[in-house]
Amino acid sequence: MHILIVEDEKGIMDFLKQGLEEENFTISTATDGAEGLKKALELSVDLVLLDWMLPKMQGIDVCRNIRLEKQNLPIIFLTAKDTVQETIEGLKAGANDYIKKPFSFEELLERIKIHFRSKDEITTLTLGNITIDKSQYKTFVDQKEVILTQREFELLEYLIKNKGKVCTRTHIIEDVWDIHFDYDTGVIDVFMNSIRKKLNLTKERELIKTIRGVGYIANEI
Amino acid sequence: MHILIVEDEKGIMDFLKQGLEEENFTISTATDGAEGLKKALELSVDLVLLDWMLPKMQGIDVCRNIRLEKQNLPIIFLTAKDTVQETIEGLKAGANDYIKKPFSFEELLERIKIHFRSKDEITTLTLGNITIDKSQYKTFVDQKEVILTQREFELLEYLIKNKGKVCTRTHIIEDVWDIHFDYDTGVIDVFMNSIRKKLNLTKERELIKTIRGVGYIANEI
DNA sequence: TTGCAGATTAAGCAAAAATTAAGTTAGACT
DNA sequence: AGTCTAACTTAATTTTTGCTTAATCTGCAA
Repeated sequence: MHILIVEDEKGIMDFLKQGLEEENFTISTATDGAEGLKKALELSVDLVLLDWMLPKMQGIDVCRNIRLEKQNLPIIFLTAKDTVQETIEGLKAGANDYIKKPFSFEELLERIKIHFRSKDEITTLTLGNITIDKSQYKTFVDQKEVILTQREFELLEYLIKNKGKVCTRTHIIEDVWDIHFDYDTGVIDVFMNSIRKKLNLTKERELIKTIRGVGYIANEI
Repeated sequence: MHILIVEDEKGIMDFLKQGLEEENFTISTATDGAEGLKKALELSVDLVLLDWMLPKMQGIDVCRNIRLEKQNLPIIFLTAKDTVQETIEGLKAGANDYIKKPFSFEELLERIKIHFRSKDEITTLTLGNITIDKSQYKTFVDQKEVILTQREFELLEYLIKNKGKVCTRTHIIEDVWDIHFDYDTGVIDVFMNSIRKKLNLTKERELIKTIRGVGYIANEI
């Protein structure tokens, strides 16, 4: 995971950089607002730690500009001042979190982890009474294990990850089968069929719905 | 969006409930930990505001238990104490955010919005009490789902996108059916009919008007 | 009142999806 | 290596869905 630190005080920068590197994050740095913005947009950064007071461009403006381009990049403000008004301003500008100096490194670390939590660390996903465990490649219906093959598992995982969103056939073939050209056999149907059978999904318990002409969608009932 | 507030002090509860209802959130409440946990798991909640000190079960245990079942449900702690250690504990237990009492309502609101930011928006369109969600291919009338076929959905989407503008038959056939030559069967009429029926559009609730000799227009009343 | 545009309805039909079975491949075991 | 088995893919068949057509009905306007 790649973190960009934008901070002009060398002491704090070194402290952060060293601490986070020890936690196995990849670190990039910038010491003024303009440079920070540039790097945030150009590098493939996963999270930004952003000082409030910066040379060249205020932190809040950097934040706003990042948001214009990257809507999902988490931004955490580091601020010396602690006025409520500033906090609110920062959040409105698109920051995801806010931490007051002096802060404990441990707290910062936890807050950083929050933003990565959803990404990949969670190994179990659920859909209704179905639970899948990525780390063990196991599937359960009402706590009872059901044996799925690898493809079946991957397809189910994909649907659950995108719970509530329609998965088009094209996307499924691309993301689950990794086929990047026009492709149409009945593979998806066949797997969908066997998943439904194994998981006991009937017309009444329709956790996976077919969207005719489009694809499929997983949904709690 | 549905928020569950778990808080035992009546004053704070009322303050939160009222304030958030004014912002058009749907609110459920619980006054002790056990009840809070139960509701968090049973109701279709989108976010939890969780007090730290609670009767029956401490907030942090409620948090841990929610996390076991629902990995993606955002939890914000409300806490009177402000020790760093507690904050860290809360975050480790799976909370997504942490706000210290007394807090400004505005800050709380911003923090809540952060968690909804990525979610919906953009994909939903509305016309009166009708809402359509493109990402789910779903249609709601007064929050209750109505099943439309794909063509019906596309036609409705087209009308809502052009809300307030007249859609001529020619344009509809071109843009929705993708037919680029002179064409006249009753297809549009047939679909308009079934849409109106499914959405309960009567002469009185005429969200979609017929412009005789021209086409149709969608309009809030 | 008559004619025309639109609304309504029902039926035929074609496309999509579900299902089943058979063929193919890859990995495990002897 | 050869055989066996499990998993994946393809293909063929059946079922379902919903789009379209066409025929009829309704109501407004000349």
